[in-house]
Amino acid sequence: MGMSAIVDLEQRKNSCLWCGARQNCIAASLEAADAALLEPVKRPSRVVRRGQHLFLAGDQLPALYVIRSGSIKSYVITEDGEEQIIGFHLPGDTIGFDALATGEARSNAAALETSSICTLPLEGLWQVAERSVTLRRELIRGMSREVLRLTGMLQNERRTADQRLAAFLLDHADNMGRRGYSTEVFNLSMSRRDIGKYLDMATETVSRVLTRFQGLGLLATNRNEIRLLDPTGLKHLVTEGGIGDTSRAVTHH
Amino acid sequence: MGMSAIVDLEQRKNSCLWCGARQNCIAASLEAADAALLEPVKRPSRVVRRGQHLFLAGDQLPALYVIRSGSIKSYVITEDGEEQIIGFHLPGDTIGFDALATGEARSNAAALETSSICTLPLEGLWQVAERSVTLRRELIRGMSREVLRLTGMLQNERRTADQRLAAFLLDHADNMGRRGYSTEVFNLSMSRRDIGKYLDMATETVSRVLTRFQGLGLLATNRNEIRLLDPTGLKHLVTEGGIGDTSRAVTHH
DNA sequence: GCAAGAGCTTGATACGGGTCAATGTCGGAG
DNA sequence: CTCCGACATTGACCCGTATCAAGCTCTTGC
Repeated sequence: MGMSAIVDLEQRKNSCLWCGARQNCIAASLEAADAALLEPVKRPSRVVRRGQHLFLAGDQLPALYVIRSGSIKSYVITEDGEEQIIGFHLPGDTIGFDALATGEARSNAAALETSSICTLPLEGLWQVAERSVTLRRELIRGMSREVLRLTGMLQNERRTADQRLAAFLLDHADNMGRRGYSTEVFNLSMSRRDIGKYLDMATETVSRVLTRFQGLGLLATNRNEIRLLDPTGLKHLVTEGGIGDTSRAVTHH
Repeated sequence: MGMSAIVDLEQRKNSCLWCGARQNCIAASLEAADAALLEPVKRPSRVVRRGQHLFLAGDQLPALYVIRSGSIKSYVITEDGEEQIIGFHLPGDTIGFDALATGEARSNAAALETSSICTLPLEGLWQVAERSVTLRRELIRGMSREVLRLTGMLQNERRTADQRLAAFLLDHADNMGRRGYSTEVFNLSMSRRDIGKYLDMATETVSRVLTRFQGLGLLATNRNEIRLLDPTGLKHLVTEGGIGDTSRAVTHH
């Protein structure tokens, strides 16, 4: 195993064929011929370390980005200087859709852990899209899914802190499941603070709710590892708004 | 003025040329040739009365809809049966983007007042899109703008009731301005309850805040008519989070 | 013109969760 | 190993806004 092994490694690092996120990626739904068209367009994948930015709000975005491995948070800074997390993105997810209208990114994207990112330059993307019906469809569907995701996020407004966190954990479990991981035990790559900035609650509240859930036997935490012990209970909590109220049967005040 | 006058009226009712929403419509940015392609695709405009629905969540949506006149609210019903308004749409706005991914509407759309709606059947739309670069671009931009709009809505989460309402009024004024109306005096086609369901606050709170704003000389209300007396003050309130604090000058803690 | 109802305003009270503060815990640098 | 800094947990307190409860005011149908 001399030269050829090295070439193989290089190929593995960049080819869609060896990509761990293959099943979820925008390229996955393309027919082989169309995927081949895309191959020369896409740039070698790029590594971003925890805390580093993929792009910043205001950047001219010349590309869409697909996560190959790792996880990314996208966020904006509100007028009052607060960080507002718009979404957590996992392997296969595409980011940069919000820049398509104007060419300028409105959000920031930072890695939550060391991540590998594919770059799809817009220019080439448009060219391929001219020829590929499936790519056009995939782009449209990707954006439409983004609209659905954001619409779903809006529903959090009506929810209590308990419901938000339960819904978040279930959603995350679901995402892990669709990527072939366990839906019961997983690691959160984001901090409590990030979860708070995402769900619009104070870090302290995230912590308190997790503690309470643990006390109710709904889950077990160990640092960033979460083990869902009673997903049904969590689901019930999201839709009904409360458990059998084991802990606080006392009307305080 | 015999027959020809009647034909003219029919044409006015349906042709893009006479549409009051021409400046903002998706078709407006198309080159003449492309717009002509779209003409045979689009169906005669349709009238929806206050309270009537354009479509319901779960419907198979065979089209995008463009508002010709009037106003529409789109909303979802949350798990707990509450109405959650996703957006208010004015002439020129396109709705139905969230159905593009699956073909099924996820939201409901109801008229806030008698409205005239253009229907763009998807089948024909895709066909024209095959041939028109500008239409493809306009569709992408429309969706991207929708993503931006939703992202903006998410920022309301962090705000107080005062800030939300002030931002809402300024945004509405801006929308009216871009359609050639006054930015200072306008009628709200939606009820206080609808505003509440949109901004996630109780009807009573909407009312109270409006009353307070009036007391501060920021605006004047008369039924559904709003007159913005101090837009700068409102803007300041949104970004800074408070007026010169006439009422509650106490620094707490 | 009057009655009925829908929508709006105003007041009193309760409570969810934010903020401030203190302590605990883990991982990495030296 | 030990110290340090970042992150997490726990507690006390209080503010903003929901909720409940009247009363008010238009609009609409008859």
